[in-house]
Amino acid sequence: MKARQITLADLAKELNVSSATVSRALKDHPDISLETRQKVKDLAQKLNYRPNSIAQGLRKQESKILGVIIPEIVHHFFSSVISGIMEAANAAGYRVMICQSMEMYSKEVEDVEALFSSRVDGILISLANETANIDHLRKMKNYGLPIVSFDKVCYDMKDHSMVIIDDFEGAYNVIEHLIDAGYDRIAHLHGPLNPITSQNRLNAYLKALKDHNIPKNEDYIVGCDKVTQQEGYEITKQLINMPNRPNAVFAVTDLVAIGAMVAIKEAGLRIPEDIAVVGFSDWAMASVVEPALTTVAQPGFEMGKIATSLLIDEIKYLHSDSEQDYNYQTKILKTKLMIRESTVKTSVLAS
Amino acid sequence: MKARQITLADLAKELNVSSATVSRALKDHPDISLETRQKVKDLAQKLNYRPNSIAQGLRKQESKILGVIIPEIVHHFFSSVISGIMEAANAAGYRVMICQSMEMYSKEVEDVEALFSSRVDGILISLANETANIDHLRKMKNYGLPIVSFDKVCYDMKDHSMVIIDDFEGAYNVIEHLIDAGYDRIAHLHGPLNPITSQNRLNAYLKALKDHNIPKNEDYIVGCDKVTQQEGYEITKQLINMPNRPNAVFAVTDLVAIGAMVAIKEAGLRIPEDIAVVGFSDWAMASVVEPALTTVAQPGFEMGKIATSLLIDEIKYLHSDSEQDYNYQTKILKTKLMIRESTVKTSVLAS
DNA sequence: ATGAAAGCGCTAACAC
DNA sequence: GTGTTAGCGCTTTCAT
Repeated sequence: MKARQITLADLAKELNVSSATVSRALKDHPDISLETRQKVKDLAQKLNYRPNSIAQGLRKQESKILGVIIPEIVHHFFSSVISGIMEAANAAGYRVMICQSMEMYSKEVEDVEALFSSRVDGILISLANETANIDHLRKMKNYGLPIVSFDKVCYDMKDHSMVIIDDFEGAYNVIEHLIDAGYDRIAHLHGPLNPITSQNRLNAYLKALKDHNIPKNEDYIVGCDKVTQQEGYEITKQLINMPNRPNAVFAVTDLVAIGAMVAIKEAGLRIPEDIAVVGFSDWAMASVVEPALTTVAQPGFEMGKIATSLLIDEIKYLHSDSEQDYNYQTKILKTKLMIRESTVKTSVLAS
Repeated sequence: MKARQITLADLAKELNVSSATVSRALKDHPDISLETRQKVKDLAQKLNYRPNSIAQGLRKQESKILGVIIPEIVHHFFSSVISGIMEAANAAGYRVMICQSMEMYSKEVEDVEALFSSRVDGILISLANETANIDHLRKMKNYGLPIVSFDKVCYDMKDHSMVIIDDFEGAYNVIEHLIDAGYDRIAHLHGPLNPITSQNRLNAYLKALKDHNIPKNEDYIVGCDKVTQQEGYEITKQLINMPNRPNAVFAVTDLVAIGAMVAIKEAGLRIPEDIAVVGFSDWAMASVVEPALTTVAQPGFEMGKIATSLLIDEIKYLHSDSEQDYNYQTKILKTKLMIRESTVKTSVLAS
């Protein structure tokens, strides 16, 4: 009972013209008479003709599909990035094929291969935490497949564009904000140092202290392996029991910060009067906890849009057999310090 | 400097066999001698051959791509669903192409057309709130494209499978839980009634009250149009000022519930001693607010997996020219009541 | 056990 | 202004 899909040939037969004519008419090719163009378009409309983009892809050697690989889609930041990617891609006539690496190197390799098999026109990737070796991506580049990385980027891949967030500046601003607010014993709960993001936040922390002549206290610097709320809770509990306990805690991410808040409140201390708390990421929950959490907002949506436009630029360049070398770019996006109650002693917030 | 993609013909030439032989060898076709098979596979491996799935798609008339349309990807529930979809799809050898309708009917129509143009093998869709008419989907079904809807489903589309959440039961359990806990003046902040989900929650609320002989109080039933935290806050503020104010608030979603909590605390009332609060959805923030919010968890990941396997079943059926009619199914998934501090007066929670 | 050839739907170079 | 033809990379029927 179901209709077969309509092809150019169907339209051609019906109108007694060649399928070449139909193809050109639908594209408003000036060679075709206005009358024919109209007849073709009318029939196409009537029969609900939709070009088979698989056939177009095979013929034109471009699929108009962008491949995306992210560590984990159920994540506010990454889903925002994807949203930005889709907006930019659709606006430029591309569709998006998404893969989750689940932070696993092996899955990432599989995904890259699958996307290549699907002959996507380019790949947008944020590396899995596990990924140390990027030969799988180099191989794709050798086959002429453009790659743009974002967030967890491929630092050691030459000849590719990337988009990152200025974690250093974001973290530096946090520490300056705390110092300005009068906090001088600032602890930092940092993340695993292989994703360079955590490393940058830690470096900024150290630099900001130094710039303000605050001596660093090794006891105040604690690593989180799992980056969970529970870990933030436990570490903070220990920090509180130190003889010279910190009066501020800067956590590598909001979830850890929330764990810290629980520990502080449980100990009968006040936030921010006794101890201030700052997170990183600005998840939805940050504005909802009590007190509302000061944190660093990362422009995920913008990151997705920018990465996509870099990729599409590169694709256009590849199709343009231009003589000059392509100008790969690295874009660094600014974060935004979201000052909320967890670091501001008076209850009056600037609006 | 970049390598051209390797084709079957390349392998064939190199080995002095036909591309038909290569194609069969790679698929372990028994006709081909073991020796040839091995030679072919070795070379394919060596040259890093990857089948061009666009060409395969054109030839076999199936793309091995599933299209997904959701209202909004930056959303815990929907991103969980997508995660489930990807897992099930990849396990069955399918890739996933995702579109966001942004809750707009016009975008949804565009997306459906684009997915059809991409010749996806099937569509998974959760309707936009705006969507009242589903002719765009019926058209696709007429072209033989299978469609499975989930969450915001197409109730009035015959001959299609769908996966929904038992909102009625989920909400009913909430009210029973509140009544058991001794609350008898229960307010309900419901959502817009066109997505049937809100309607079901409201109906369950009314039914549960009736079943427990609690008279309904129209003043306790208030609609949220925007379903925001702000709206929850404002409505609750008014509820609190009523002469006979409610002692429990059941909000249509966690965000609204959190708005309610803010209003209650601001009024100097205690949660749950003076007023209990319940949400719906179990977003990450629900367990992080204070007190932790009792809410209803929806199995998003599972929903994605189930919808996908229904779709793949249907695709298989279509390819199997079976005689009997396809058995369309409607799956109803159970929710889970997450009892937390916002409804339990003693601080001792069952673990 | 392998090859030749047709064709999926579309586009573009070339012909008239 | 329109038609003819070849071919993108692959699968598959039919030959041998």
